[in-house]
Amino acid sequence: MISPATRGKISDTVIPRILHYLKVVQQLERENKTTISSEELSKRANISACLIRKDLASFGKFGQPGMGYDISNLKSYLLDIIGGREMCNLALVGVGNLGSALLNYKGFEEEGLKFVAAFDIDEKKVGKICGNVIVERADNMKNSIVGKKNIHIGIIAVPSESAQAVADKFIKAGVFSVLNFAPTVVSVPAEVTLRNVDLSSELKALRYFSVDK
Amino acid sequence: MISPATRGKISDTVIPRILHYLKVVQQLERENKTTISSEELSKRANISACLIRKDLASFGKFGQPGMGYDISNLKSYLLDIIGGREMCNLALVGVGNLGSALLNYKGFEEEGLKFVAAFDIDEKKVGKICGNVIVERADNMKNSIVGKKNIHIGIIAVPSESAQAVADKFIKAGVFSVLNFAPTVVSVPAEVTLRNVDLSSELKALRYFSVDK
DNA sequence: GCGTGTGAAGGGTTTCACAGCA
DNA sequence: TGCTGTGAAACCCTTCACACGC
Repeated sequence: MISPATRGKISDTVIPRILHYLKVVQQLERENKTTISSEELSKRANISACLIRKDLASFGKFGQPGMGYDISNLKSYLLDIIGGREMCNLALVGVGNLGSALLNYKGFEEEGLKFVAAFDIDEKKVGKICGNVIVERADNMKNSIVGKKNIHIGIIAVPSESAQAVADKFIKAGVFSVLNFAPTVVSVPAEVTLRNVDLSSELKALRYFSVDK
Repeated sequence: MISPATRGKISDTVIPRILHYLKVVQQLERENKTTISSEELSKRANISACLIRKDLASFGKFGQPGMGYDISNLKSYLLDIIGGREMCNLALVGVGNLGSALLNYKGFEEEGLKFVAAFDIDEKKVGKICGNVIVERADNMKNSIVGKKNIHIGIIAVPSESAQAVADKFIKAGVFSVLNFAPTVVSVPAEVTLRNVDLSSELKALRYFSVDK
């Protein structure tokens, strides 16, 4: 069992690996495998077997020496570790190309991620149904969020110019976890958790690392 | 001047910071600032001043003691470092919600990122214009890519089930840099550079880190 | 024997503290 | 005085090697 004290304590380098293991384990489950050794997992995940054992052992001993890890147990433990069982309510601002792609993506719900609100300043978009939500006026963000919704994460999918303003609005509305898709640097106070997904930067990094390979 | 020997040698931890600095510097330029100290940059970028100086000094000395860094020079150096001046041709497979959002996004071109081909298996989508390209049959990927296009990066925007097959096709067509948006683990040989952008995982990591803050 | 869990070693990254220069 | 550039120290993360349990 994962102690509650462990929650929130895992470092920023480990969490992505845990999520990566989880994806591999879900694939293995679909292939009806029941156990896997760290060596095999290593090949699948492209992470050294040693590191996998270290990562997993740091949460307790759930491998069987001589046998490996029980896949269904492993999945369960990984879900405990990253808190993957609770529903997570999302609010999105900016129903443009990217915004509506996110709202319409069918894969989130089964991962426990659910859009419960969407906002835009464009009157033509207000009132339209996107995925499971009705687009609301961006003016109304604070009231809508504070009034009736229990939002865990706010998503910024507006152009760079408006990104900071949207972040500020989220914070005023009590949303302290923000995912920013705008290719700009957004500042938030220390108590707010901000992550950036910048697709241009991702492509540039990829280009950099593939030079001369 | 950045020596060509430097290219491709910078570690995976530094490149994202370089790209982050670049974004800040572009913002500073728009604000018509001319110089900035590492201390000020630190506040903007949320990275320690010390680390910023280390990062920048590792490429040469282009700060003025007592003054700080010249913003226009800094931008120029950063572009040299990450190779940001060359055009980068992109091919995308999977013209779904996310795929068409990417094809229609206007911000890539000014960053030197350009879509030159898009593919889908859906006959209804083939022939349609998306952004600047005409959607082609996915069957035709190899011929189209090998025959006429100089593709630097291949983008996977198909459902999980098809992601591995698309990656294999890219590699067969000679595209050795791949960005995968499917929430699944894709295997590629060592000579191929693969990066993953998994939006579900990003949201889950955000949720994890915002627990109890 | 096979494969996990783990102390110790190794490598890399960040911070500290200050010399040196405008 | 102000701020960069840099050796040294501190820190963290990964790998090694092997003891222990199935």
